[in-house]
Amino acid sequence: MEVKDTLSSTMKTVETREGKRMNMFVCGPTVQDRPHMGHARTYVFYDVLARYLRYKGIRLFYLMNITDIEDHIITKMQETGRSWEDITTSYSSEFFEIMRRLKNNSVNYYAFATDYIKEIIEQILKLIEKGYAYKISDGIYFRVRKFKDYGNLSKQNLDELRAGARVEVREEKEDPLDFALWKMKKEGEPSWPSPWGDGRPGWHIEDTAITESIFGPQYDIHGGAKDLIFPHHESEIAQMEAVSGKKPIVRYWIHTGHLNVDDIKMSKSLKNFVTVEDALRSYWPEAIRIMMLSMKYSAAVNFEEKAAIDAQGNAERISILYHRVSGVPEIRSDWALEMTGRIFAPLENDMNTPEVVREIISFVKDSLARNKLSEQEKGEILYVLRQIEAVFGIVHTVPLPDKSMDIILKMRNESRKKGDYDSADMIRDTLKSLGVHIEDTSEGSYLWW
RNA sequence: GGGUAGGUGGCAGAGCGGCUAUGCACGGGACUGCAGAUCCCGACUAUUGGGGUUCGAAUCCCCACCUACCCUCCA
Repeated sequence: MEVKDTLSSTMKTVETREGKRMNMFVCGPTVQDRPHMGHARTYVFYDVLARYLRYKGIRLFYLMNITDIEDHIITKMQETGRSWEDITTSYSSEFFEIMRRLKNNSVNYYAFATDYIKEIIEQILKLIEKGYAYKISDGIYFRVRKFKDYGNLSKQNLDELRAGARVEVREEKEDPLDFALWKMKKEGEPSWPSPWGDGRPGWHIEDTAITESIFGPQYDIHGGAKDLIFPHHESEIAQMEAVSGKKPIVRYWIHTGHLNVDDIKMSKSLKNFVTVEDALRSYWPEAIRIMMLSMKYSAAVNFEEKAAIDAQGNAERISILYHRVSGVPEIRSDWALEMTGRIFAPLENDMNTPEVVREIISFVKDSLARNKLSEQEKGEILYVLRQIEAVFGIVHTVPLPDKSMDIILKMRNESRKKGDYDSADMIRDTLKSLGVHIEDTSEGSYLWW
């Protein structure tokens, strides 16, 4: 399997470490607001990546951080008057709930930044000791110029960065590029004790403290959206490699593109912020996953209602097939294995999920077109669908809410036999309003939902 | 201004020098009590523009234009 690595700008073959193990870290959210569709895009992608690596037999540990202390959270406190605990608890709970509803279930461990204050302080102490960090009145800063690889990931030239910098320069800093490792407490801000006084960690140091304490100084895959390349991931490289003296910190850097809405960047000020919860009111989680996976992960893409409607249609078709074949034992035949292999093959080429979605839709349509499925055929199709579900999570398999539906279905078919179509249609319409669809075929009537 | 990716039919997206995928959406028909699912047919007759290399280019080279993202808020 090959992936596009941001640092080298080349395709790299994914190789596991001993014991087929891999460690993956993906930047999680700052819990200061509600999850939106951009988050959904990123986290659905990494979820599928994790599922696929495991499907291939790799023993993957998937770690995600939760930034629960950061400037934005403090701004939110000031704007709303809510406490730090209140804000971070409620938004992190909401994030986990959204992840669950989107079927993003592959994360092994969520690490909260504030649970790693001790490790953060230890890293800063090492950086000071090695001459990579210095103290000024409002905090501890990283000496960027001392780390000569700074800029390699984002392909930025430091001198041009400086020319384009539009932040106000703090005179005390040795260089405008230097970034904060520790920020001294200001009135009303949450803080933790440190050797330099009460304060809070800078944004970048959280992640390296977490990954070092869980993975060690080097690990395999680091993911996140493209906007994090600079300065966030750049700074992570500098911090960790400066602390440990070992490089590279990460073997494969993978970055996802942004999601725009109706050609405009999603932003709160433009009010085109689509929350995941809103989307889930209109579309199945499986549909949202299909929509996200229909686009190349690395490209910037546009979210349009039409794409969501298409995806919902495909999700429903998959569900129809699933409900037609479920109920028989799955059969892992040569045909089923070959079909599964063909469907997943494009993932080997830098996670080409759009190809896979097309393959899946073709498979589903072909299967639906085959009338009179034998038990054997149903079992084989079921096997393939289960593999698709394992990796993509796009098969709507929630259990039927009420077993009495079967009786209602029988009653309706009695009505149809008698030619009482008004009653039959009334039953169908009523069930539909409950989210349960009836599909009459020459083989009999099926339900799907 | 600097950097990184790109520009293929309505949308998504293959093609990696010659045989112009594919999926969805769209139009017509079949089947069905109707709907859905499915099938058949059709239309889209696409490769940002301009040069060049070549017997031959969406595919290679040059120029221009355009788009997205980054240049210390951001998944």
